[in-house]
Amino acid sequence: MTTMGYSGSDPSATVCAEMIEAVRAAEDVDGIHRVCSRLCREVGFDHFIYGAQFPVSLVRPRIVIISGYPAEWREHYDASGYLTADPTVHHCATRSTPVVWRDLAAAGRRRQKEARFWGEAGEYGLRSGVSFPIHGKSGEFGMLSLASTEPHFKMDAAIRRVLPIGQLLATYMHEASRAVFDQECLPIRYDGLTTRERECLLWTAEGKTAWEIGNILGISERTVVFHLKNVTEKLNVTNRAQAVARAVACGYIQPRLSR
Amino acid sequence: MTTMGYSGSDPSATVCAEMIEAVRAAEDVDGIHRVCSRLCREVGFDHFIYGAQFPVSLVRPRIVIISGYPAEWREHYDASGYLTADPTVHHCATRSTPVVWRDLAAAGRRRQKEARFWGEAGEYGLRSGVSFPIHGKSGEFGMLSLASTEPHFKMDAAIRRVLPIGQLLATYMHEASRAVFDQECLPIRYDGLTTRERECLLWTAEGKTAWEIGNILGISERTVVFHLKNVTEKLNVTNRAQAVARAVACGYIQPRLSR
DNA sequence: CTCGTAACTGTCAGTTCTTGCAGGAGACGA
DNA sequence: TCGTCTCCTGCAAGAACTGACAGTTACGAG
Repeated sequence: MTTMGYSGSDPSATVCAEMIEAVRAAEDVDGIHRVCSRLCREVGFDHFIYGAQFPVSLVRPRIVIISGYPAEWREHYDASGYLTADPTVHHCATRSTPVVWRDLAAAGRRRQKEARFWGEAGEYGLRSGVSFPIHGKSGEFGMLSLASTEPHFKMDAAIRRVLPIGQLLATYMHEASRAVFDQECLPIRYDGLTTRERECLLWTAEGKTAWEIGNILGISERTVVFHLKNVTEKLNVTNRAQAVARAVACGYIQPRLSR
Repeated sequence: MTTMGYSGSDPSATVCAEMIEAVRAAEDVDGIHRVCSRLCREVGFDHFIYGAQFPVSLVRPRIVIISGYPAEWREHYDASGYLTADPTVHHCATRSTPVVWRDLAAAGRRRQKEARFWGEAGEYGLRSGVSFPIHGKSGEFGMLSLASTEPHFKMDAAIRRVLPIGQLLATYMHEASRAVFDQECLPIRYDGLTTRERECLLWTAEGKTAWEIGNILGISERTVVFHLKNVTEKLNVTNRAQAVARAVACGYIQPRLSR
């Protein structure tokens, strides 16, 4: 096989490039919605939905939904508390690979709530589809789903074809929605910690006491306390546990592969 | 445009399906290496490298490297401390979208260390390429890079073509390496926390004291302490800060979209 | 009905954290 | 040279956490 095996007219490459440009250019939620809506049609699906949660607060994370799903289904979904039963959400929350609904439906046939979930989804016009997970560096989590009113066996080829481009597009959608989102809550994303502060915080996250950290870093316990006090002020939190939670969730401390 | 715009002989779809099967079937690091090596050749690149870090410990994360890079370059890379200067690592650590090296090289032309980095990479046979980031739910972070000895302008088309399949494959590689990795340190990934324990931990991560959490949950301060004590034992950590760090890093507390 | 588990509550002693106060040394840019 | 920033240090009081002992209640599985 040669490098040129792919060359010539590969239609998906063109569509792909166009879509990426479109998503990149989108400046607000509506823009993303339009692009995704178009993609959905062009690759032969009927509905799409993109959802993401940003761990601004661990107890009340910020949720973003860009929906091309039937409104009635979404209402029913929420009312039935399907978020915790939906196997596509479970898959996407725990893995990084896309998942074809057919595979999940087959595996979950025996669980009652799950079986009912698939049955009712079908009644609302969601009979087959595929979901793409996206995880971000700050622990934010999103997923893009494409659905069809056609049954599984009719969509097989379309789903296989959409796998690569779908996953790629999901990453761009995620970045786009993050950019839009970041405009709203930038202050929380700034750390501005000094090296020493980050070191102290890191060892705190490892369960060390101030005294122990002092020994490790060769400074006095008092100085460690001083640095950690500055950390809690900079991150605008009330104690070390919350500082650690925020720093880990936002990726401030995760030994620096980045600059 | 119709759904069938893609149908017929789309060579990348076939390659894609084959590769995914191969990665899925890979049972160890060598297996992943073989598959990736083959992909690399088939899509017209000369070198590949996959790296991932698993936040088992925040201070000393576990690093996994599956390398198809020239050994000399890797040695020089480590010796020069390029991990912190490498703009591809920086991009992948902070974003979810793939990045074409040409774009980064253009942006970083003015920074000294970065300019030297690109120059030396070229001398070792890495003149153009593309990198795909993968983030996982537990904060683990990986990246797959494909590189060529050819200059940017000659690889343009190949890079554009490999974008979708590369990103998809990166997710499967990540899952595969995670599966291999999980075999080694499964105990740390098990939480087994009860609902109440997770609730208490969650509020702790929000900076609440035991007394406050007791008020929030309508139970006594003593009971909260009791639950948190159980949490530190189950997670095998020494205090609440470390429990929070581990729970956030491993995704135990991030209000449950999952079951 | 027994067993295991989750959830809940109490007291007490010792350790650690949090927050005030006050101050010094060195690096760096305006 | 001055101001700012980072890093460092001491003391002290009160709040919060940790660990150990000793229980009760509720519920489902076997």
